Amino acid sequence: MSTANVRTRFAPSPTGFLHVGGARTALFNWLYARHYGGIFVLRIEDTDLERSTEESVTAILEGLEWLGLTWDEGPGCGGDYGPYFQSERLDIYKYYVQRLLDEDKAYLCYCTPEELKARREEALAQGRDPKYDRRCAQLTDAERKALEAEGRQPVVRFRSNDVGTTEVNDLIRGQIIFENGMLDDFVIQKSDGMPTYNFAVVIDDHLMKITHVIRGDDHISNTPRQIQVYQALDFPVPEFAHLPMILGNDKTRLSKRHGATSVTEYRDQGFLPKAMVNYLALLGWSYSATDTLFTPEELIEKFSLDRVSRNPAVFDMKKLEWMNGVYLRELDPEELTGLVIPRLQKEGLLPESIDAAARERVKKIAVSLQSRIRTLAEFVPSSRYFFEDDIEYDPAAVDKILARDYVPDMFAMLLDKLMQVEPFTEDNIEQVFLEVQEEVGRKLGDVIQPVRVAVTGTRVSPGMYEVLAALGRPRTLQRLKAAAEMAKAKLAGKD
RNA sequence: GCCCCCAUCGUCUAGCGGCCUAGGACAUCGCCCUCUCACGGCGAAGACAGGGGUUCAAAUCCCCUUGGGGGUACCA
Repeated sequence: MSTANVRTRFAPSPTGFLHVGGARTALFNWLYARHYGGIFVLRIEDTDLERSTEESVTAILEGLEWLGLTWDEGPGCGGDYGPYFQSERLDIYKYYVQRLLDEDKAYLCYCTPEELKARREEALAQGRDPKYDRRCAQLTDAERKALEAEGRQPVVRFRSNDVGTTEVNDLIRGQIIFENGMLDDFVIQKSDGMPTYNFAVVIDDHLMKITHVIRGDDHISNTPRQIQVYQALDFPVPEFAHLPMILGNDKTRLSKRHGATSVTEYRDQGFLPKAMVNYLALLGWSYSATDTLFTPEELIEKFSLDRVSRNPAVFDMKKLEWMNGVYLRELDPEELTGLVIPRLQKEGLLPESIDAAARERVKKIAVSLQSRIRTLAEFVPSSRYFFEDDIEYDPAAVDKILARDYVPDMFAMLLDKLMQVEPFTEDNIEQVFLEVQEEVGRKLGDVIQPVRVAVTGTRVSPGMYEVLAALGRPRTLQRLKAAAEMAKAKLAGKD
């Protein structure tokens, strides 16, 4: 098939949040459509009444929007081939089910789930194939009446072709051949009148003129069934491309116990959509031997299915974090500041409304911390001491670094000089430190580290002069005084 | 059970018969930078699952085994 009028789709079932696996599938479909100037359709597969929820629909749309995976047809934007919720397309499925029934390509089956289950287990126990035994395939009208009189609600089964083979020409894996004898007469319409996945997906993909079905490789085995439905209905068969699965670090299917699996969780943890998209793209796709960083625009330009790998990929949080750090460092100060402020406010570290001066101060702090965080969420704990007066001291740092005998005198000297320096800027602060270092005759680190513990409570922070400048004189002096007392008390205790 | 997919460093991968004493990235380790931590720079360690073929030549092609994953639902 040509790539002239490419139409791809993402068809999630709204039974939870947008999973990273789903997001990756959506991304590949989106990239493929965008690359060829085609159409990306979003369709909601909500035929499972039990598990589908509206909140899930909202969450999925939110997730896609956050990632920037805009759709051309679907919920919220309509399109010529709607409706885009399967639950609103029931008449359409009914019509085609009836057509198959009329053509004797499908039939009513009155077996109950319990009966089927029992027979399946029995077959398995006897070493036989657990496929449906077709006992309802040739029912007479009278038999049907009797069954219905028992109060049985029939399902509709597809009369599958059981001779020969069905071939799937997968764009990623090549030709896959299935023996038709392996297929059984699967259900296409449930007893509640809803279509099943394997049926609805064919009807919709055909009616929505989908040219390329790009989905997870857990659908490979479903493909021959779907192809048979295409054939029974005389629909042209689209192209298929099955993506490798995304696994957890134990190589099993990625799930909650592997950590965050919903994209909104990643958003909340402070990952950037560009980083997420870049990382997801590399899960199963690569461009060259050396390139790994791609903007969405570059991905669109470079994406192709023939560079999609066939092996399953383990989701590597560490690499995602690294990549997020890369994008975080690329943010301009204004942007970073805007991202960080709401998080500080949420933690109560910043008032709801802030003036330009406060914003400027946050910007300085943000820039100081920019190369030291990998997610936006990390910003809050690493910047706390800038916003809170009751700082927490790392006891080990206090013991090892603050409680040194030269510290009280040195702090007194520092206090004296810092009180006078004007203005209280990085350069001037540096001068003070150099003078003090000279006077105490120690290494710079010996004067700075105690100060660091005194003002931040920890032995890790951005450069000391910038921290003090951002902290401001009053707070610096106050913390130095408090720490000097602390050091004295500790030293006295030691004697 | 049966069917299908997959198999290169710990992880993501490059490799599409000779360019491979297998390249890159994350992670790890070391060194440098340095007031700490990051960032950055340099370097190290680290893989073709096993066995048969085919070929002058195989990580690359074929078969088997093993391992992993998926399907076998009135879930999608």
